[in-house]
Amino acid sequence: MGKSILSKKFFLDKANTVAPKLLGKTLVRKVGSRTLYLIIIETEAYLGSHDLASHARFGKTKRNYVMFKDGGHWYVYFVYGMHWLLNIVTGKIGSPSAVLIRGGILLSKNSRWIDGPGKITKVLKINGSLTGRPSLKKSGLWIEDWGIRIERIKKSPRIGVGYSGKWAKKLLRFTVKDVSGRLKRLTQRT
DNA sequence: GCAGTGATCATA
DNA sequence: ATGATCACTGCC
Repeated sequence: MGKSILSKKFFLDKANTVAPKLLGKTLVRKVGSRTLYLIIIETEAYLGSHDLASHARFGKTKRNYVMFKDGGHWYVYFVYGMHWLLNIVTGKIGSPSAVLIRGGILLSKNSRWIDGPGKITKVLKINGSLTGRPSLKKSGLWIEDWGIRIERIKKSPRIGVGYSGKWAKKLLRFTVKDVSGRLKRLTQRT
């Protein structure tokens, strides 16, 4: 079973298709001489300008212009005066959609569960300098497929979008069931 | 439960 | 220029 980098094609689909497919994929972050690995276990899809929970609802702005690019670019933005949030743009050029990466398992000799999008960027040392860059090795941040199979995926409403009316209720948050079991196995592997 | 923190967007 | 809001976190 090889470890292949996800190609641009993977991200050209709709955000609600890409988001569950990202579960079990590995986010790879190279910073200096260190390489960090995070198995993605929680994502959310943001669909387009009609999605009233999405930044795309404002049309194209200085912040969100990256969402209008074709799939496979990073969209990183700053919220609440403190936190960077990491998204991967999805879809064809001009369709402003993206997937927010919200949770994962950080691999180390004591692998741990990182639950929350602001914590992910903190541990992986990600900030706005990556926004607009492609998901490729040369960017220092990319996604690989290690052949990890996710059998059971839970769908639930997205977090923190209560202002968006009916869009707050849509099941666009995707999580891996039995995360603690996976964590245990990954920890024992070392 | 809610304070912290500052960019962003709407309004003007 | 101003003010409300925010795809959050950590501590009460």
